[in-house]
Parts: sequence; C-alpha cells; structure tokens
Amino acid sequence: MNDESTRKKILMTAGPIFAERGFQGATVRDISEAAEVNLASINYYFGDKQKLYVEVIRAARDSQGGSSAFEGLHTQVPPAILLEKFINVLLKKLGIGVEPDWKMQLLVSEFLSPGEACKEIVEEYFRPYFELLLGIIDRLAGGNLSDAERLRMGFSLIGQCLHYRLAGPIIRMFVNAEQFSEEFDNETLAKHIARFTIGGVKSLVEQSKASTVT
Amino acid sequence: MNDESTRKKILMTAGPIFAERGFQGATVRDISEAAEVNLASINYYFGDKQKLYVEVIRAARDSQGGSSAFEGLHTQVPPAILLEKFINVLLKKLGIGVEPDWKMQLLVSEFLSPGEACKEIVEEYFRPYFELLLGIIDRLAGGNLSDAERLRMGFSLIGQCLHYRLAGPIIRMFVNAEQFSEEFDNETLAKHIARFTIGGVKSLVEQSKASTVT
DNA sequence: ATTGCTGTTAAACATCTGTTTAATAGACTG
DNA sequence: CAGTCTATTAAACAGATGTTTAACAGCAAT
Repeated sequence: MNDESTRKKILMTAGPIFAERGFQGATVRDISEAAEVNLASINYYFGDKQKLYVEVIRAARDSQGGSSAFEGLHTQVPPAILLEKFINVLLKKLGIGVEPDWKMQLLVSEFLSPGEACKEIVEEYFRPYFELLLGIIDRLAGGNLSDAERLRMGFSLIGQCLHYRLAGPIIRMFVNAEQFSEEFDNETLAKHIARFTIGGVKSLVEQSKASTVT
Repeated sequence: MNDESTRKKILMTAGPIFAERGFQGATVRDISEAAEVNLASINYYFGDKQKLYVEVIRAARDSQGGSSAFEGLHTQVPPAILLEKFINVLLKKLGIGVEPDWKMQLLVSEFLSPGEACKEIVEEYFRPYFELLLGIIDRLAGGNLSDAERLRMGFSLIGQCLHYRLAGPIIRMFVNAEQFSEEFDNETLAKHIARFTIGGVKSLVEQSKASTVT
C-alpha cells in the first residue's frame, strides 16, 4: 500500500532542496528528514544521490507543461510588448521580487556548473523558452538578423536577467535599500531590459542594412 | 630563514586553487600538497581555512595595481571606442578565448555566492572598474542619465559579459564548434555587446529627452 | 505454518576534510 | 651548556556525508 508513497515523498521533497542548495550542498540526510523517510530509502529507491538528482529533474520536467507560463505570448501582439512581457515572466521565475520557481533554480544551477543532467534539462526545459525568445527577437528585427546575431541577442538578454538575479547582493552594495526596491524591482528591470534590447536590435539592424546597401 | 617562505608559498598557491574550485571545493590538502608544505602549516600560519581565504584575497588586491589593465582608457578617445575596448579587456580577464585571470575568477565566485570576503573584494577590486565603466556610459549618454539608469546600464553590460563566460557550455549546445569559434570569440562578442549597449543607451536617452520635452 | 518477497529501520562503514596535538629539530640567548 | 622560542611534521581527532548492511515486519502464496 505504502508502495510508491515514500518514493514520491522523496521525489517531491528533494526538488526544492536541490534547487536551493545545489547538488553538493543538499545532503541526503537533509532530504530524508524533510521527506520524513528513512535515510536508506533514498538509496533503496534511487540507487544513489546522483540518480535521485536526475530523477528529480526528469520529474520536474514531466510534472508541468513546459513553457505554460509563456502561453499566449505568441499572438499578434507587437513584439516590443511581447518582449517586455517575456522578460517580466522570466524575472519572476528567477525570483526577482517574488519567491523563485525552484525548477528555474535547478536550471540556473545546471547553467553555472553543468553536470550530467545538464543536457537534458537544457533541452527540455530551457530550449522551448529560448526558441520563443528568438522568435520575438526575429519579429522585432523584421527578420533581418543572421542566426548568430539572433543567438547573441538572446543570450545577452538571458544574461542580463540572470545577472540581476545572481548579483542581487552586489547590486545592494551600490544602491541604498529605498533605491533598490524602487529602481531595481521586477517591473522597472523588465522595462529597462526590454528597452535596452530593443535599442540594441534596432542599432544592429540599421548597421546591417547600411552595410548591405554598401 | 625559512621564516616567511612557507607562508608565502601557501599564499601564492592557494589563489588559483580557490579561484578554480571555489572556497568549498578547494581542500586544505589540495593546497598544502600543491604548495609542497605540511598540512598543518595552513592552520599554523593562518588559523583556519577561512582566514587563509581572506588573506589570499587581500594579497591579490595588494599584489597588482587595481585597474592597471584599463589604464589609458580614460583619455579623450570617443566613448564608443572606449566601451568596446573595456568590454574586450573584461572578456579577456573573464577568460573568453584565453586563460582566465584567477583574481577575476575569485571575484566571480564571490559574485555568485557572497561570503565574508565579498564586501572587501567588491569594494577594492570591482568598484574601480565599475566606476570607470559608469564614466564611459555617462559620456556615451552625454550626461543624460539618472544614477539608477546608469547603474542599470552598467549591470546589464557586466551581466552580459559574465553570462558569456558562465554559459559557455550551454552556448555550445546551441551552436556548432565552428560557429562557436567564429561567432562567439572575444572580438565578435565585444563588438556585439558594445553595439548592443550603445543602441540601448541611445534609445534610453532619446526616450528620456522625449519625455522631458513633454 | 513455512517460504519468499518487499519495504523499513537503525546501525555501521568508509571516506573525506578541517583542525588539533604531541613530538622533534633547529636556532638563538643567557 | 641549558633553556626557550619557532617552525615543521606525522599522526590523531572530530565531524560530516554517501553508502551498505543486517535485522525485522508485513503480507501474499504455496
């Protein structure tokens, strides 16, 4: 009866813990205690810690339909609006201003120190979002960008969002608390990054057109 | 006679090891073996691992004159040129295309997981560079940016550079090897980020002027 | 009832890692 | 020379952590 119950308990509990403390930082004892199961259960069901980690990622992917939060973004809305919305959602998922989505945290962890599960999580979890973003950028540029240019644009945007997430403590060293909550909140940052990106795309397209004319 | 010799050996050897593996990942045994000193020497001279880490950072700061690599950048050169040069140097320091500067790696480590030494290393090692960058951006914008706007610009630029450093393995999943070495090398990226940033600043200034007129 | 399978548990195990200890050797001092 | 201080060393220690073991309980089938 209790057949798969403890297995599920482990799987559910381990996700946020791995996300918060990383693979190394999360101990099997932490996980087993939080899941209220015996220490040995983890090895019994999953073999070892590494395999549990992979299973957690796989379960995370299956549990919720991919880019659901971005659903409805690929309508006929102007790309500039779309872009800001995309950034807004991404920042939220990353935890700017709100509690971070632990699945996104897992993704970020794999970004920073790619492990065995990296390829899988990137392909299944990151690529759909990224393709969506590339589409928006493409529309923004009126289809005038090369593959590499579009990729660089995409990575530059992701890079900015990630940085505002990762460098929060450092940013706080440069601005006071009041300024931080007013000028570096989700909405303001989304506007900033969107405007920044749109300007960048525009300037690139102009230059590209100019050189084409030449 | 050998008085400070082993102490210096530890200090010199520990830097790159900390930089490469992070504070947690670098073990005192690794360090003592690499420095060819006895395990206990580290505690004898520095008290504990943490204090050694702080000393390493302090030594790194003192050893080489701050923003020397950026020397000569604050001349009367057009800010657009200056900016690209700045990005170029930063990318090199971060290890895009070349071996990374281990001091910069330490800085990045502290960025990603701020420890006790974070405040010190940021103030002494990062802020001078950053102020320089803010100056360039300010000239680029003709002095039309608010403090917060300038800061966001600066962080967006740093974020992009850092991301191209950190996400190297992920980028490789989206482009083939040939494309990677041709389209994501130091020079191309510096050009891309510079153009991106200039476009972003321009668009922000224009919008800012427009709203001022209104 | 016995057997065999499955899940559970506490304990043990093995390894790694930061730190401490106790002994030793060398150099300088009185 | 005796004494004291410093530096060095091998060993031990203590704690954390991933993994394994051996015993046990529940339960179904023979």
